[in-house]
Amino acid sequence: MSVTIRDVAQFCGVSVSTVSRVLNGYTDISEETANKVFDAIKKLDFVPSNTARMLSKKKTRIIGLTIPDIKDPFFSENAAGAEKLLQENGYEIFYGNMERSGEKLLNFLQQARQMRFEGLIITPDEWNDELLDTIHKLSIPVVALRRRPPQSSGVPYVDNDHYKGAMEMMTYLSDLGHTKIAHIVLPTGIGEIRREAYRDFCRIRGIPERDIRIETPANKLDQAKENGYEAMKQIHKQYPDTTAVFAGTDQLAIGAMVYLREQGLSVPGNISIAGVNDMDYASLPWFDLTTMSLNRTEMGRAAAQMLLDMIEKRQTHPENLLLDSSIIVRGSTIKI
Amino acid sequence: MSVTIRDVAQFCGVSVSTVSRVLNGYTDISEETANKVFDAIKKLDFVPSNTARMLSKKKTRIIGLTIPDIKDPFFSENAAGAEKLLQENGYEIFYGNMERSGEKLLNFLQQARQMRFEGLIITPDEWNDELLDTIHKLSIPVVALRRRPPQSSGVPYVDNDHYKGAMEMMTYLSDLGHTKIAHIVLPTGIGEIRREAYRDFCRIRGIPERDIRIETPANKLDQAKENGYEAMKQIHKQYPDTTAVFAGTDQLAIGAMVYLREQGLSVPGNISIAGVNDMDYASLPWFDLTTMSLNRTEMGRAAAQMLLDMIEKRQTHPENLLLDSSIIVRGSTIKI
DNA sequence: CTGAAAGCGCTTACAG
DNA sequence: CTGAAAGCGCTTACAG
Repeated sequence: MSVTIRDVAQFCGVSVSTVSRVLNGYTDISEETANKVFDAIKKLDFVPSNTARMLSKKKTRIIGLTIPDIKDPFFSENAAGAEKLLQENGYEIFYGNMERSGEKLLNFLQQARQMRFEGLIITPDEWNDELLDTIHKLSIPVVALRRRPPQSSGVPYVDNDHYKGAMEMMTYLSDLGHTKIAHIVLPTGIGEIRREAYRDFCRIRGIPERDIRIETPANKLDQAKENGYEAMKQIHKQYPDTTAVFAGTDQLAIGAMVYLREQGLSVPGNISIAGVNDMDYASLPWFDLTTMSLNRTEMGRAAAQMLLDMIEKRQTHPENLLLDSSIIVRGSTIKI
Repeated sequence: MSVTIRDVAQFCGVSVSTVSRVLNGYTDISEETANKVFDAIKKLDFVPSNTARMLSKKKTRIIGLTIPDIKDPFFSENAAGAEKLLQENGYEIFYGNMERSGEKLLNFLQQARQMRFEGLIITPDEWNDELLDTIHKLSIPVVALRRRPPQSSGVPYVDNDHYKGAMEMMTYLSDLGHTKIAHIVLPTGIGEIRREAYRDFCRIRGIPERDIRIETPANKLDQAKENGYEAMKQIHKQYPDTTAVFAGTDQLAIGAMVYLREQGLSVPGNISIAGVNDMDYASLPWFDLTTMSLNRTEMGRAAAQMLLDMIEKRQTHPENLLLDSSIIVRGSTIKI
């Protein structure tokens, strides 16, 4: 069907090895031969088969990158950061859409073996034994991104320092003079870390703890909106003197705002609200939401760098990385 | 390094061909042998190399799918629809992030050749000769998704029927009693189609044409917001008696709302606004935006189906497909 | 500077 | 029901 290296060789009367050498940029080749070969490649419109090359080189230069949920608005930034660095280093990325399913992840890992990926960046929602087992069997470098595997697993990770970030946000609110600060918990592992920071902060400062957790997993805006709404309602009922709310995400914050709007309460007039994520709509004048930026592109890049170190420098146990976030102050929070 | 089919064969004392046969589910194999082989596979933890298999089969079962912009919130739905159908049919998807760059697309097509993809679903922002040329050289089935290639190219496409959709929206607004309807043009090919429908509608009904086009390409909310804002300002200045605005997208509609809010004008009290896309935030009570749903998952699926027909049924010239959209009526539009 | 040969890990007619 | 052999399209020591 398509043109092979043998066709090129025959066309210019040299051996297949010679063509292969010019293809791979070897320098010990007479200019004349090289030019003949290049011409032939052009004329025959020859494109070498990666499949064949992979097989003989026993290298695929493919990295698998897991997408937790293809609708996740953050994965894109992570991916962009990772992709850039990886491509600069000659690797291609094979994306796998997990749709929040552990089974799909297992399938992807299986695929990674079949396709002989050389490394993996994954973002699993849960770390069970089967997953960890499969990862070990893979025997290729794996880095966790935005998730923290159990210490014992030996899988290194890159994540934001959610604890520190939450502490900073609480400090910011507290510095504004707020002492009755409620917290809407994001019902995920990350959310739990933020809640811990929240609680620690309250204890240290001796201010009351008012954290509300609504159970539904809430990734999409409409679900999170409901959760934020319900949480805000509870806060309003149970702790009517609350002056500030630290919501686990912008989505939850917006949900809370929906409730307050319904009640005729103003933000920040009656209550200050802060979120996390810096969603694109957070800056709209209706919300003007104080929030945190998570530097996701940088995270993706850092994960890719870690993986490259593991692959190329054979560094088997790189240190986990926790990146800083930064507060973005807008109008939804004011001094009390 | 890793265990090969030869190891498995030796382990159970049969030939490589036999192992290969059980691997491929041939039935003319004694149960005993088959079981021996399966056991060995388990014990040795053997996973066949896809690379080798691809090479000998001369089939990769890989479909390339282009992501126009990894931050594009729609691609995800398209992709989800395509991925599902393709995987059901035994194909894997290789995603390529184009970042709105024509050069990257060309690179991806090159990669597609090297990797011997068997089909391609692409969403290019522009159809130039170089692109079309490259596509033809590829000599594998290609389907355009959400973009319409020139007739002469012979590349079939799947898209929404933007013309019809815009007509329906205009009809809806008109049926509400509006006769002074402005249009904010989305500055892309799709936007031009909507504008055409808008103009045709105005002419047919004999109502004035008031379309405003702001040049900046506006994919992200913050850019589109600016554009919508500016366009609304112009509309307000030039056509102060306008009672309804049909914005080319929800993002533009929100931008328009920002302007109106600034001017102390109410939606829909002073002016009705409709968008297109049904973004997740369109339903928030601050906007409560009437809009159109574009059935993107279905589109992705349809594109995949078309591609499968081309690959497997050797149908070289499938008919282009235009899918319907549906209006979602909310509170931002009212009778006049 | 170049070629012949073996090999990468599979699949698949071809025999038996 | 099973094996030996050739082939997929490259790469890479090994000679010369």
